[in-house]
Amino acid sequence: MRTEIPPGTLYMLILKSLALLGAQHGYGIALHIQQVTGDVLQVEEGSLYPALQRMLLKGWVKAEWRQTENKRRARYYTLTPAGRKQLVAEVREFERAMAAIRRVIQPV
Amino acid sequence: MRTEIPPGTLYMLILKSLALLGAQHGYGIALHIQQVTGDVLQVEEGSLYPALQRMLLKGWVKAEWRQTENKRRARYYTLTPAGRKQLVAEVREFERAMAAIRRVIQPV
DNA sequence: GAGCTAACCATAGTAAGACTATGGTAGTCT
DNA sequence: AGACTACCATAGTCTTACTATGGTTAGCTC
Repeated sequence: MRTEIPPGTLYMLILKSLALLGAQHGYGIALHIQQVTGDVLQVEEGSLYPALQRMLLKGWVKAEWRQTENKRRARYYTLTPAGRKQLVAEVREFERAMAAIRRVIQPV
Repeated sequence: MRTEIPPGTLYMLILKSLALLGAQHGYGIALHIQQVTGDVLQVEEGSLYPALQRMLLKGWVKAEWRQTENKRRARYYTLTPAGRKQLVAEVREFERAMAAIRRVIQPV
């Protein structure tokens, strides 16, 4: 049983994946998220590629067409400095929000 | 500096508030969330009331017009059994998703 | 070489949800 | 009278994650 990506967290997941993996193509990012979470989170292609486009526009990543090891053409994404800053900000905001939510739902 | 309600968590916050407070009106729910989180989370009225309407339709809560202590008219919401089940399910799904996300963003 | 699968990319269209903006009623206090 | 607080509600906007769809190409099997 898998879980949909919680709205508002996709950018953070992608940014963190790129921070870890370095230059990586969309498919690789999706695989990484799926594997790390043990198939709990699965990013659909229809979510991922539009998100990457938006991130390009925002200047958080840059892209470059290259060959994969399998000789396929793929678009490799890399974090920009703005993307790194965004990642830090998103994680901080996320932790802050989660701590607050926990204060509400913690009382059994 | 306040944080917007993370999308997808509002139902859970409302359900939990009602579980704690018993019958309560919208304004009281909003106040409770704001106070418990130390003003980190603030539910806007334009989010809260539509959410309550949807929850009525889903059968998670029932509503009743009553007088407040201040002699104002207010709509008091109460959890239904379906609402209690929904709360449990939402909390479980939330924890599951958060654990997965943490697995992605944890690696420093 | 035909057909299949996996590895890749992309867009259009839909639905959901949280917001801003707006507007209303009715007590209480000055 | 006016202002403020306590309450409710809706319309409209924006963002985002999804489904559905469609495409290309490498490598494998038959």
